[in-house]
Amino acid sequence: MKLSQYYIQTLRETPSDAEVVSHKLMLRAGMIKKAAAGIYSYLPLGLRVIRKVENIVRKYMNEAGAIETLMPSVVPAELWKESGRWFVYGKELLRFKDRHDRDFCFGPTHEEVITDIVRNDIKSYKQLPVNLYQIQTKFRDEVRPRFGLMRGREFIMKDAYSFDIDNEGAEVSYNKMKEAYCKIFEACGLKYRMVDADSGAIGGSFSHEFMVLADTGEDFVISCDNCNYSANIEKAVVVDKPEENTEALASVEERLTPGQKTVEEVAKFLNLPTKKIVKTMILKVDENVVAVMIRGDHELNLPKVKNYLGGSVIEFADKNDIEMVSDGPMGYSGPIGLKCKVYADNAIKHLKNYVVGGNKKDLHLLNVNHERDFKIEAFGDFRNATPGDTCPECNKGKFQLTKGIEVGHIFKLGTKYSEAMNCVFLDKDGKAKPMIMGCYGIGIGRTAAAAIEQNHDEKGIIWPVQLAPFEVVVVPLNTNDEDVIKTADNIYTRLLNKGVDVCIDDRNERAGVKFNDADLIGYPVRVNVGKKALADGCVEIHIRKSGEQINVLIDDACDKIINVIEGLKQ
RNA sequence: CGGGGCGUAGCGCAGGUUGGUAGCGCAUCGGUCUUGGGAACCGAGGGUCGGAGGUUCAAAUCCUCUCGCCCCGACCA
Repeated sequence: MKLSQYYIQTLRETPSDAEVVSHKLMLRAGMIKKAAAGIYSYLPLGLRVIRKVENIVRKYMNEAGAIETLMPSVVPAELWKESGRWFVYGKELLRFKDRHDRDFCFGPTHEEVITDIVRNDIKSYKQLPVNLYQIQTKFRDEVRPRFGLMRGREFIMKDAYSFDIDNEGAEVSYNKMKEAYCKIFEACGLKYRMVDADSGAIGGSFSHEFMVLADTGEDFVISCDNCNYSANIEKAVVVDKPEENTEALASVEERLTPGQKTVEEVAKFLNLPTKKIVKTMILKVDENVVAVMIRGDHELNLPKVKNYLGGSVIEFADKNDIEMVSDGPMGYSGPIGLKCKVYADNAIKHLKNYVVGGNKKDLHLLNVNHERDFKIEAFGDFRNATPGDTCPECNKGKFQLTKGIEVGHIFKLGTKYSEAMNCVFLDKDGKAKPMIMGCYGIGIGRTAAAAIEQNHDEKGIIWPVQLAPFEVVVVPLNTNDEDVIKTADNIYTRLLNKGVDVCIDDRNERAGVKFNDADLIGYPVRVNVGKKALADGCVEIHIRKSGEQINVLIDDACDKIINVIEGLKQ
C-alpha cells in the first residue's frame, strides 16, 4: 500500500472526550471515528486491525470444528418473546418497530436465533454435536458507553453456540472452545489469563473468562504466585485459615460516634485499625432479609452470599428493610438485636473485641464478641479475595491481584434456551430430548483495544505483529532524492512479492512527520531509507518495540526484515 | 437512573460576569523556501456560537425549554 494513496488521518491533539489510552491512540492514529456515543466507524487503518483479529479467530474456530454462519442483526421480537428474554432484558435491548408496526430488536446476542435455526434443521442425535459461530455487529444499549471500542454500544463480536446430546458431549465441546480460545489469544500475541468465572446457578467449572492483562483493565484477576490457579475476583476462593487469638474478652462499651458512618470514619474516630471494625451489611436475598458481617478491611462479595444461600436474586436492602430489622438508621447497623438471621465471613471467626454498629444513630459498640453477645447463624466465605490470601489450590502460594480486560467468555448454557424454545432431538431410543447448549463469545474490537492497552508508550501504539495494520512501513526520508525513492520503492516491491504485509510512506512529508506517524500508528517494523545510510549502501531497520535500529546492506534488507518479523512473532 | 460538567471552524481552546464587527493555536488551500524526529515565511478560505423560543434597538453573552456529549456513581455482562 502506498500511503500517498491511502486514507491516513492522524491527529496531533487528543480529542478531549477520550479517557483511556487505547481510545486516545485509536482516535489519534485515525483508526476509528465516533458517530454517536458508543458508536464508531472503523476507518481503513482500524479496519485492517479488526480484520486481523477476526481472521485469527476464524482460523482457530474452524480448526476446532466450529462452522461459520451469519445471522441477522435485526431480530423479530417473537423469538425473544419465546425465550422470555423480551420481557426481562430491559432497556439494554434496542427495540423498534417496522412499517407494519411489528416489534424487532437489534441483536445483543443470538441464542434465540441460533436455537430457532437448529431446532428446525436438526432432528436426530446423528446430526449432533454441532457448533456454529458468526462474527457480527451487535448492539447493547449500555447505560454508559465509554472507553471507545472497549465498551461501545455497537461492537463486533464473535459468538459461537454448541449443541450436544448430553452433558459429556457438552463438556467436550466446551473444552474444545477453551483450547481454541487459548490458541487465539496466544496467536494475537497478547499476555492473557484464563480465569474461573462465576457460573451462577449452573455450577461446576463451566465458565471461564479470558482476560488480557493490562493496568488499565476494569476487571480484577486473582492469580497464585506459586501454581497456575487464577480466578475472577468474584469467584476466587478465600481459604478459611485458623488463627490463634488469645485476647481476653472485654465488656461491651457504648460509644457515641456522631456522623461517623463508614468504616474508615469510625476507625479514625475511635483510633482503631479498620480490622477491628466489623460492618454489618443488610441484604435482601429473594424475599428474605439477612445480615452478613464482614471485617472492615474486607469487601463483601454478593455472588458468594447468593450461592451460599441458594437464592436467585440478591441486592442490598433498602432503607425501609434496614429500619425494619434493626430499628435503627442506615449506616449504624450491628448484629445485636437484629430481627433477621446473621451470617459472618470466616475472618470474623477468630476476631475478638471488635466494633459494630449500635442500631441507633451516632452509636457504635466496642468490645463486641459473637457467641457471648449475639448468635451467628453460620460462617462462610463471603468476601472478595485480597492480595496475600493463601491459594486454595496449592495451599502454599499467595494471591496476587492483577487488572485485566475481559475479551472472551465461555460458558455452558445447558437447556435454558433449548427447553424454552423446544429445540429437541430424538435420541437412540427415539425419545425427544432438549439439546445441551454452550455459548462462547469474543469481543473483536475489545481485543484490539486491549492489545493497545497492553502495548503502547508515550509515542503511540506498539502493535503485536499479528494485529498490526501493516507489519512493515518503508520510509523514504528524502523525497527529492532519486536514489532514496528508487531504493525504497525497490525494497517495498520486493517485500510485497514475498508476501509481507508492507506499506510505503511515500507521502511528500518531512522525515519527522513520517517518524511520528509511524510511531503513533505502531507499525512493528520501520525501514528507513535515507541519504546517510545509503552512502554506505545500507538501509536502517527500526524495531518499534525495542527501539533497536539495525543497518543492513540493501541486498540483505528483505531477508533481514522477514527475519525480524518472525522474531517478533515469538 | 442520581450527581457534576461541557457544546463557539476539522481538532484543541479563549470570549460570556459587564449584551454592541466571532477570535487564537494546530490542521486545510495557494506560494516561496526547505527535507533524518510534527520546519519557516507570505497570503487565503472556513462559523446556522448545539437547537427552539423569549427579553432587547441589539444576544455566543441574559431567561426558559430542548437535544447532544463527557465525568463520577448506581446498573448490566
